[in-house]
Amino acid sequence: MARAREFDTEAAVEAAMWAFRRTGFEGTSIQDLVEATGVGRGSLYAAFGSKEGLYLAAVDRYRDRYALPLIEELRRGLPVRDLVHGILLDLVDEIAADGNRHACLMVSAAVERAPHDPEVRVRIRATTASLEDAFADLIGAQGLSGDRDPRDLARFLMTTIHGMRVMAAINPDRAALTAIAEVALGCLA
Amino acid sequence: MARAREFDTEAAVEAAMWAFRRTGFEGTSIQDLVEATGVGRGSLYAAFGSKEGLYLAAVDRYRDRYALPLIEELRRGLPVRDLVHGILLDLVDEIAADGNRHACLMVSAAVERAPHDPEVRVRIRATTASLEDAFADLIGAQGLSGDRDPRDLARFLMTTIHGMRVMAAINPDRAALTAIAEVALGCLA
DNA sequence: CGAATTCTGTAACGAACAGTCAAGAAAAGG
DNA sequence: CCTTTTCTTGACTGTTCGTTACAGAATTCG
Repeated sequence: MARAREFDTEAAVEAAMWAFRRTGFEGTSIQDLVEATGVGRGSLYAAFGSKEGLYLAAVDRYRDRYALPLIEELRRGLPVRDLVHGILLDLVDEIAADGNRHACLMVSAAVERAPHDPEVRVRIRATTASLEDAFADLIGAQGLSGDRDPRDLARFLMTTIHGMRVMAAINPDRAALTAIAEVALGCLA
Repeated sequence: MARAREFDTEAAVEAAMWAFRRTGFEGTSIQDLVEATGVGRGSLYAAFGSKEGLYLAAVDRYRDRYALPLIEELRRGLPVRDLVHGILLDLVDEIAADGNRHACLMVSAAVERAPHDPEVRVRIRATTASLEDAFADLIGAQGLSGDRDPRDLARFLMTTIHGMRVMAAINPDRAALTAIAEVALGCLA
């Protein structure tokens, strides 16, 4: 009924996500976001309301595009050890491939924004909980938890994943990260 | 030969450390630091040169006051499992005690600043490496690594510690963190 | 008691900040 | 074609940013 939006909303959010991931919420200015997305200031505010609104959209996109597919893969019910092994090594590959020094948006948001922004907190908690659930269900279903609660093992895996992101930010060393993944995997029964 | 400094430098750096830890480097303004330290703008610049200078002093203080004592404790050569168990549970206590939602300055600096500031990077790397060394030496000396390289186990422990800080930022739940610590401890032979 | 030196407090700097707004451009319905 | 509605653009708001400059206070040495 009126003029159509000229920019691709998803592409803009994707670009914003990378910008936020690289320089954090406070470290990324509106001007940075205008340049990263190629969308004008006014349009950005019309579409997302505020800097926080765009940040939340970026966090949601991270969940939809990176966390949910992982959960889907876990729901396929393949052998846990192989699955986790693959997930951790893929993580190492991703980190080592582009010499990436930046933690993922999830870790960055958890550390920088979750303590200050309830909206971010609830999103990060929900995503982490979903991943935990998927891990726990899988471990429980395959009886691989030994005498431990599958949920504790799932939380441990989440801790390892987050910890590896931090380690990568300090030093993105493929060999070291691979070895860490192997040790963690050894904790699964 | 001249007027003496009125403020306590160490106390100022300590206060700045807490401020940076709470709101990050970009999220903490000079005005915030003036209020947190009780030191005037001019004096702060005279003493530390710049915001980055004060941040580096805070990172150094974190190393001296929190990382080095930990390393000293590891050098005492007590049984590894008890030592690590104690360290992880102390960590949980610290997190749970004040319902702390903020990751330590080390994790915060690693995620937010290390990718952008070489000075921060070299400091964080050095501190992490020292802690790794201490863990590795201890594990190696007590022959507790099984068929693994003690250094890999040490890196894994650092990953767990960093990961627990992130998990705490998402949800500072004592029971969950305790369980995570127990699982990680199980990886030590 | 000066002279020299270093600190403190405040005012000010230009730049960058997040956010707003009005005017024009584009599309759809009548 | 003309109205209506939405989107785009870019100038603009007041505020806050990190940093500097400077005057005055305090301390030590001669």
